[in-house]
Amino acid sequence: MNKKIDRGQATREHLVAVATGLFTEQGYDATSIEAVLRAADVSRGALYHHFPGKDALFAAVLDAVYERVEAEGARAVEGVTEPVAALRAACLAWIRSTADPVVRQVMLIDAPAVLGWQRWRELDERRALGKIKAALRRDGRIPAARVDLFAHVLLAGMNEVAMVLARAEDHPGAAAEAEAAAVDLLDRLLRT
Amino acid sequence: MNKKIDRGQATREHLVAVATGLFTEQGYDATSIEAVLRAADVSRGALYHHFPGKDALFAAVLDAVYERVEAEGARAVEGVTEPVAALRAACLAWIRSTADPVVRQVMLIDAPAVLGWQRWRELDERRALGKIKAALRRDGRIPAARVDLFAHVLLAGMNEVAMVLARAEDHPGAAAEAEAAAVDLLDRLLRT
DNA sequence: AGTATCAACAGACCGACAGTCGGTTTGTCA
DNA sequence: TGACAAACCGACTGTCGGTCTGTTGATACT
Repeated sequence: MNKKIDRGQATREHLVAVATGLFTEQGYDATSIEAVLRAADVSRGALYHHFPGKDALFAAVLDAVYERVEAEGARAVEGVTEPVAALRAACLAWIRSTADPVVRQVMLIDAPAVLGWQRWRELDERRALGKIKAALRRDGRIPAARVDLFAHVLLAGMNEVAMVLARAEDHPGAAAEAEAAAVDLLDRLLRT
Repeated sequence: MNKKIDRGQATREHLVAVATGLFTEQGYDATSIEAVLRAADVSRGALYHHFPGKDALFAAVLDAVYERVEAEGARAVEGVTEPVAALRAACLAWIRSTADPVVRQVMLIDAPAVLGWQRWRELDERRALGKIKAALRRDGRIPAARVDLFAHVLLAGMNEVAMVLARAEDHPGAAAEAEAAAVDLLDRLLRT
């Protein structure tokens, strides 16, 4: 049971890779299953064998992207013990991650629409949002009852910064300004 | 040319009203044109005479909702001259507006997906976002170069608060806490 | 009054698309 | 070697957004 499983895995991963490219270039809605099939040179039956539907294919793509972004975030935080410093490092890493069009289109634009806001945030809960909440709680400057809401606002704020940055013309300068603004924002939010 | 024009206007408004209901209940994607036609008892030809497509119908719905929300905001700000106080009042009015499921589903969930993030924010630019920027500039506590980004973050943050509030079980208590948090947030952002 | 005009409406029709289903191939293992 | 099941195939279906060729009836004009 190895050649068979390997082949299946390969097909699945190939589909995810091809779909990632198409979803990024054209967006979820404008990408037809047909187009993925053609680009991947895979049959309809094969795709629907691995994924129950188009949204499941998208979920797999999203998961892979999230994994990568999270790894970058983890690397940025590595060794930083002070919660606010870690938060700051993570925010900067996030802004840098969003330079990648894949991240912007898949994670920020299509994900909430395809999964729905609720499921989108639940995914975040298990990834970024959970860590933000933990850091804020450890820091203690935000009243415990307000940590949840502030974590949400911080997450949404950083996403917004990323989106504004994505539309900016002058990229190197805008990125520097966005990072400075993010740090400023964090400082203001956490002032006692 | 009056009976004809009146009839057309009535049909158009009826379609917008019916579509508003369906879009709110089921979301944009899950609402078929067919369903709108049936619910409104209007023919396909009539709908496509008034709207070039499904997204245009949605845009009309969104516009009507926005108009209403903006009016509520304007009423809340009425007579308040100090920019930060006006901002605070507007934020609270916005949070109260989002108690309406129409506002949440149409303005916060479907609008960015249907119009695209860019056009969504351009709409905001002419409505809420523009006013936030003006208020921040008039206040002067935020450096001029950073006003734009901070206005975006404030807008996104308030939208997030609204969405979190929407999913909360205990509504009256959650609403009070959300409003307090919004005020707290604004204070922190604007402290020098 | 007769008629030309045009906005408003009607509904049959079309292409595209997501998803289904009854088969076929092929590696694995008893 | 033959039973089994995972992997794959592709014709087919239902639905949906959008188009197109009319028809109707109020209004403007002579």
